[in-house]
Order: sequence, then structure tokens, then C-alpha cells
Amino acid sequence: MFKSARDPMILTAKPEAENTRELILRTALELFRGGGFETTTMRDIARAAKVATGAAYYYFPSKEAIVSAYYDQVQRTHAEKVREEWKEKSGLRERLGILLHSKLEILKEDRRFLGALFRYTGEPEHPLSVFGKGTESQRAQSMAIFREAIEVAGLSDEMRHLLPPALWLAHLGMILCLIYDDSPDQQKTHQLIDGILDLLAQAIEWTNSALVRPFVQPFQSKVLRMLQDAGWA
Amino acid sequence: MFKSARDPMILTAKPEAENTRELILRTALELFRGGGFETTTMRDIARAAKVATGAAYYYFPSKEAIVSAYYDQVQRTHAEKVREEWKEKSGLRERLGILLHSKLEILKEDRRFLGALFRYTGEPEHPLSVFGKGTESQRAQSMAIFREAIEVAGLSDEMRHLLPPALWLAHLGMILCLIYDDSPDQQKTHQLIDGILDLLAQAIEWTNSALVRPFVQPFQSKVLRMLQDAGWA
DNA sequence: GTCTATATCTGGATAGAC
DNA sequence: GTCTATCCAGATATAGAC
Repeated sequence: MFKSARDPMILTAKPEAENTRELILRTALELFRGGGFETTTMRDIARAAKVATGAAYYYFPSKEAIVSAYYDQVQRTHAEKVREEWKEKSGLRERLGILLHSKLEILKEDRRFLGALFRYTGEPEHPLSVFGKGTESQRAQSMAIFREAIEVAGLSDEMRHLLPPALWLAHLGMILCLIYDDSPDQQKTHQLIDGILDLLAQAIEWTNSALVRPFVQPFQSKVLRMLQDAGWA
Repeated sequence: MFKSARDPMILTAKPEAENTRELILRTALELFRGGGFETTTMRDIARAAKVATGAAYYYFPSKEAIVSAYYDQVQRTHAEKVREEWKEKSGLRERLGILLHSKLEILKEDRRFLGALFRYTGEPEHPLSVFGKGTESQRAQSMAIFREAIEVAGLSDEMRHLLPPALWLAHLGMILCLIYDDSPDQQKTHQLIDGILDLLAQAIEWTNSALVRPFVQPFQSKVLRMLQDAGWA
């Protein structure tokens, strides 16, 4: 059904309301895609959706919140798509490749307004801050996919703890890179991902070998401990 | 438009103008420190500096531009301070420690409005975007300090090219961390820096040893090539 | 080129009626 | 839950003084 399981509010809302919300969201995205985020005003959105300005604000506390809702949608679509593509794929390198490239594919058309997600990066208290309290559940959900991606190989304990947050953070960087990437079809970003994943796969294999492991292990432990001290694990 | 000590424009400008600019900047910072960035309006700033609103906009195209000017100032102060403290210090680890900790010390009081620097991170075209064209010279200047910091040890060619942009990026992360760090005296961030620098120093030493170098070198070269392909080096 | 004063525009956000 | 009206503040415009 169209009712999202994560938001209890929606379960109690009239179906009509959910329709309005979706109408506003859909209309806003169309306008963002056509004219960009800055130039599209809330008044434009409301007019195009044939509702009052106040109605738009009733559903979305700010213009950026619309982009945030869009990103929620993206994350659901992405998780579904990836889990499908993952069937029968058991290699770490391949699974991460699918995860990241498919995310790029989904976001590709919307580079123009995606930047709004980062507007409050520097404001810890803002409900839409990427690193803030207000986005904790989205963050957890996103990291969960990375955890799923690596539930596969004989990874060390340290790696199993380190990778999800590290990959999540790196994938934020990837999205930023995508936003700035003017190369045709955003090939630069795609290539960068492949390069980094190759290195990562190699590094993991390497550090798992009986020869090297003893030297690298204390290294990894220290990194893990640092993350824990900082409250990031 | 922007006048600073490094800009030849200043030669034609009346000194009085520079005074006004500084007055506005100083007043704005006082208000930001007292009441935060959001709550302080341009009208407040102009009133407190006893100039017309137009005067503030004459010198600063936006409220965020004031914070950007502040950061310019910080960078100059910081470079000076660091070069002084560096005298007689030749170890890489120590030099980077001085560089980063002193930056934290300088920024510490101003965490509350520092976030404004990151507001346009996701907007490539914005003149104040951290990664954009408009901030290219500030970026170059900042990386130059890192280049100076590592002009010291017997570093590999790859490292000499890789480290400045990598450290610059990491140091942006450090600033973000500082902004989010509520621990007393921002100790968490300071400790994180020490931890990371320890690891870095160890890694460099390690990869420079005759035994390990042959294995790691192709690794480094690939990373360098990737950066170059991406246009970041 | 530097600045005042003031009016105006714009668009994000809110209040309160229904 | 939806509307209209309004507020607020960033930003611009204009006209002129020095």
C-alpha cells in the first residue's frame, strides 16, 4: 500500500491527505527538474499543484523538506532495486558496485536540485542537517544497506564495524561528486567509484592474507577504537 | 569588489573605505558571536555599525559573504601563527599537529556561525561554494600551507602530490567535526586529530620502508592517477 | 569611489479564519 | 486540512551627497 510503514502519522491520515501530499511532492519535483531549486518558489509549486501556499507548508515545513522527502523516496526505490539485483551476487566488490552505480543512476536526472540536501550540513541543530539528530533514522536506514552489502565475505570483525559508516560517508562524497560532475553521463563519478572499489577490494584481500594481517590488524583496531571514542560506531 | 591587503585595488581606494569595511565586518562578527548567524539580520548589523543597510551590501554581497571574509582573515592569521610555531620544527607529525590544532584554537569561539561556510556546498555555481570556482584561490591558499607542512621529510613523489589535497579535504571534515563537537573544550576533535595524525605518520613511515614500499607503491600511483583523471591534482 | 536614506521587491514562512 | 492574509528579512533600486 501507499502508506509508509515508518511514519505512524500517515497511518492515521485520511487517504485524501496523502494524495494531496503526493500531488505537491510530484509537482514540486517536476518544477525543480524543469527550472532548478532556487528559481522555483513555494508559490510556483502551490499554484502548479492548484493548492494554497499554506497547504504546501502544511505538508512540508520548508522547501528543502520537499527534497528530503524526495530523497526518502529514492532510498526506498534504491533499496528495492539493489536487493533485486543482488540475488545470486555474492562478491563484495560486485555487490558494492551494484549498490553505488545504481544509486547514481537513480539520482542522475536530479543533480540540479540535489544540492539542497546539503544546505544545512554545517548546522547541527537543523532538522535537515545531514549529520544531525533529525536525519538519524534516514542515516541508519542508509547504513543498513551497506551492512547488507558486506554481509557476505569473510571480513574481519573490525572491517564489519568500520565499513558501514565509512562507506556511507564515502557515498555522501560520491553524491557531492555527482553534483559537481559535468562530464558526459557523469562518467567521471562512475569511474571514480570503480577505481575506489578496486582499491578497496584489493586492500581487503590483502589485509586478510595471513602474511599481512598481523601487521595491519592493530592498525584497524586503533581506527575502530577512535571511531568509538568519537561516538561514531 | 572585495578589498583586501593582497588586492592591488586597495591602492586606489580611500583608506576610509577599508575602515568602514572592517567596521562592518567586526560589528557583524560581534553580533554573530552574541546571537548566532540566523537571528542576526543585515539590518541589525548595519544599525549596530551605524551605517545604512546599503553600505553593508556595498561591501558584502550577502550575509554569508561576511562569514567568508571572516574565514579569509582566519586563514591569514593562521598561516602567520603556524609559520612562527614551525620554526625549528622539522618532523612531519609535529608540523601537521601544530597546523591543525592551531586552526582549531582559532575557530573554536566561532563554531556557532562557522556552519554558514558550508551552506552552498551542494551548489557548484554559487560563488561561495566550498568546492566551487568562486573559492578557488582560497582553496589554493589553504592547500599551500599543507604543502609547506610536508616540505620536510623524505616523502615519495606520490605522497607529495596526494597529501595536500587529501589533507585539505580532511581538514574541512575536521572543521565540520568541530562544529558538531559538544564535548568540553572540543576535546573530541582534538583527540581525533591526534589519533589520525599518529596513524598517518605510522603509515607513511611504514610505506617508506624498503620492505613494504614495493608493494604499496603501485597502490599509491593508482590513487594518484585516479585523482588526476578526476581533475583534482 | 564611498556612502546615506528610503522605498521596493521577492520569496520563505506563519497565523488564524473557516 | 485548506485557505487568505500577513509578516519578515534578504536583497535590490534609486537618487543624491561628498
